[in-house]
Amino acid sequence: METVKQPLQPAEVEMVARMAKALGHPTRIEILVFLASRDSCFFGNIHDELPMAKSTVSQHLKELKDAGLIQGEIETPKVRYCIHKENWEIARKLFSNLFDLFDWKEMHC
Amino acid sequence: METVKQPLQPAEVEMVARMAKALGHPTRIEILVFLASRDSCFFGNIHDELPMAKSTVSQHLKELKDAGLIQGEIETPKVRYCIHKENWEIARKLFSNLFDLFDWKEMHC
DNA sequence: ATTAATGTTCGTACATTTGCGAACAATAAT
DNA sequence: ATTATTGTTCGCAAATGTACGAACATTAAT
Repeated sequence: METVKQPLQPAEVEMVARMAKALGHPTRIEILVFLASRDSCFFGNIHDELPMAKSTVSQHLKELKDAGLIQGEIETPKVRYCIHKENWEIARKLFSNLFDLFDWKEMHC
Repeated sequence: METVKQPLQPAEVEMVARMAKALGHPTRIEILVFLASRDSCFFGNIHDELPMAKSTVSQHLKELKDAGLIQGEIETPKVRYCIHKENWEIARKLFSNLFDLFDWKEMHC
């Protein structure tokens, strides 16, 4: 079976850019690394790890959530944050396709 | 041989965020897709594809270049742009590590 | 010396992002 | 009812990003 290089479709371009933008801040990468390192991740745990105001942490979490990369659920009075597994896999594939774009390309500079 | 999950090092966190940020705009993704689709990519070719002023295109190219993802070389009077293969592979690995972070993780929400 | 071709840089305007503390909301405990 | 706990939202300020046209730089051609 042949592998055909698929260019990213317009909707995929938008989505990968959207997700990349959400990943485009060190604090948000830190949050993801931290989420991956723990079983239980309440907001407070995340906030404790980061040298910034809770309102700022909350905003970064909101950006990750709006991009679909994480999810949060209320466990009154706390909020538990987790990776959004399904969208994370979608993101993995989108970025994989992106990085494969140049695999069979000869260079001219 | 065992595979040990390596958390991203601080310098890697910065770098992946830096690169993600550069990828975080649809136009810049379009530029990369276009670069991948052609053998020869002069500035003019890229500009012709995009519905925006050349100064804007030039800025987007500068962002990609500053992030190390592409390179440009002058072929007077034109400028040829290409992927930066070496850094592109570095980026691929950084993002791959990022997306692998949650591979062995059970969900709690 | 002028003119043409190709891009970059500059100056400006507007929008978005980042960060903070204060105020607020929701629930639980007293 | 009050108070305590946990996060979110609001309002603000500063910084950064996006886009444009004009001006500029470089080289080639006339």
